[in-house]
Amino acid sequence: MPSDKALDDILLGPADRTSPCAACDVRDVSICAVLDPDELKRLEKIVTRLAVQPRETIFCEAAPAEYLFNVTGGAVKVYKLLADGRRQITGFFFPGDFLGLAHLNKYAYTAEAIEEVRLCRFSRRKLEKMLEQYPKLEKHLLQTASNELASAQDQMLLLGRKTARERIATFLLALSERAKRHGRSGERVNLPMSRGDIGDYLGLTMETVSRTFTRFKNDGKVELTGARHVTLQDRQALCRLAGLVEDEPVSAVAGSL
Amino acid sequence: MPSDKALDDILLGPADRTSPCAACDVRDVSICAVLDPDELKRLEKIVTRLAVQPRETIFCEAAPAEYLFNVTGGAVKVYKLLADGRRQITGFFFPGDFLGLAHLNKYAYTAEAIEEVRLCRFSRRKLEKMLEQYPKLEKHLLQTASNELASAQDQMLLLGRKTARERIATFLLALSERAKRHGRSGERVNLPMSRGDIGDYLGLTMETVSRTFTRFKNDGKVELTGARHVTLQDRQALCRLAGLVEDEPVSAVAGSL
DNA sequence: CGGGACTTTGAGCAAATTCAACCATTGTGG
DNA sequence: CCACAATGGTTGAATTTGCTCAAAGTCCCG
Repeated sequence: MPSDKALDDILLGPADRTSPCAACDVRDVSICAVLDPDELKRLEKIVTRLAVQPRETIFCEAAPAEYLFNVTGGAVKVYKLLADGRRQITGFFFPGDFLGLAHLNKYAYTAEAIEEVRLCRFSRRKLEKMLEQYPKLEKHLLQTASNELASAQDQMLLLGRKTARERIATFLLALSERAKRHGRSGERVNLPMSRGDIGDYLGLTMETVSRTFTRFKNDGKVELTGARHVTLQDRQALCRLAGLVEDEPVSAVAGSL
Repeated sequence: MPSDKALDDILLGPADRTSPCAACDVRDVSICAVLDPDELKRLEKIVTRLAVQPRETIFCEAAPAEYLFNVTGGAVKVYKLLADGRRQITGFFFPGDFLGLAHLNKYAYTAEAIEEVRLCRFSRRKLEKMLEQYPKLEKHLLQTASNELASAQDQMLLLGRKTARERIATFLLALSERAKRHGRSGERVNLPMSRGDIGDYLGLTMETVSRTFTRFKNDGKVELTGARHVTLQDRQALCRLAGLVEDEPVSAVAGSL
């Protein structure tokens, strides 16, 4: 959803302009999907739309978790750090994803914009009040948490037991699945994040990521058209490597990836 | 809570016997803690108590998630497998832990008893009905999921970025914290699981686990009294290795570990 | 164009794995 | 009650995968 007032005037009729959420382009994949128009209006009252520039942090690990976010544009990485700077990216968040699930009122990780990011921001306190009146919302939150948990467990299997090639294959297929779910091709996959980010997500170094990409290219499994763009050429081989019987699962719904 | 009727007669007065949950020794750390006596009575009506022998599976990954469980005795390991048998244990569950969170109505992992395990089993269908009437319960379920998520993210950092020694140190401290929370010493730590299980949990081989234990012993960090029992001797050194500033966190509440 | 950030490639290295043998503990049957 | 088989744990040597350090190459963008 563009937060730009002028843009709203161009894109929306006057009726819709009173309800920007109703016209949000990620509405049907986001948490708002479960709300009816009346409820949506209440939600709008407590929402702030904002933009974050690349490399800016959205919130920091261990800070009081005052806000929750809905990503409406751009890509976000979330990570945890060790004292000496080693970093583990625990997820990437894209439009439609819900961000900011906390533990004991502290953020469990730092969130940082990769590209220019657009967000809907909710006060946790106010949202919690709404939760009491709309159990649907609470149920959906539980759903979101359970999705995130499922992908976290897949990721543990990847980090603990898969080889570098298996990790990269799994990663590319997950991105491809996500692109498909959002109506994009599924063969052409965009990589908004750097090689270093991919490494920190998969528990590898950027060098290993790079080498594995070139190896896949030489094997005819993928085509690399610029560093931030991959075309899957032998999906079946990638599935076999990733440990998927056939195409489907990877991480069925959003959450992280 | 013993499910044995005769044992109940011995241990409990007639008033308590009508409400075994009220006398459950993990009641105050488990999901039941949020229920008042009346609600507890309703819960009891839909609960089945059962015992599972070591190495028996409680449920299987990808099977329809018909039941939820509360562990009341013994230790459970939950894991995911790759086609060639590589295994990642995603968590250990102990008395008081809630087991069986599912994704898309399928279990996300296989659960297997390590020792003899005692469980309270709920039908998911019936519990969901109760959920609608007791929002407290739903809130607590969300809490449980969020705890599990937080430890899953800690585990990703461990699996992706920590060395073998750091992993083992983190593991021992987490077990120690749990023992403390349950009123046990915190220095003497019990290891109901095998070296292989520890390896599959930490993304290592059993040989590396074993070598690291002996190295810790030689360094005076721990004492090994029998394979399934460790005494922490230099907690500060272990904390430093684990990447903890001081003693506390690791994984603040249950969920897994 | 030129400069900076990111990516790729190469060579040597190291942590953890693999494979194999040995040891300890436990429980069972002779 | 002891011998011995079975299971799980430890130790060693060789190997390997992925890492580190270093240099060269690319791609944006102003």
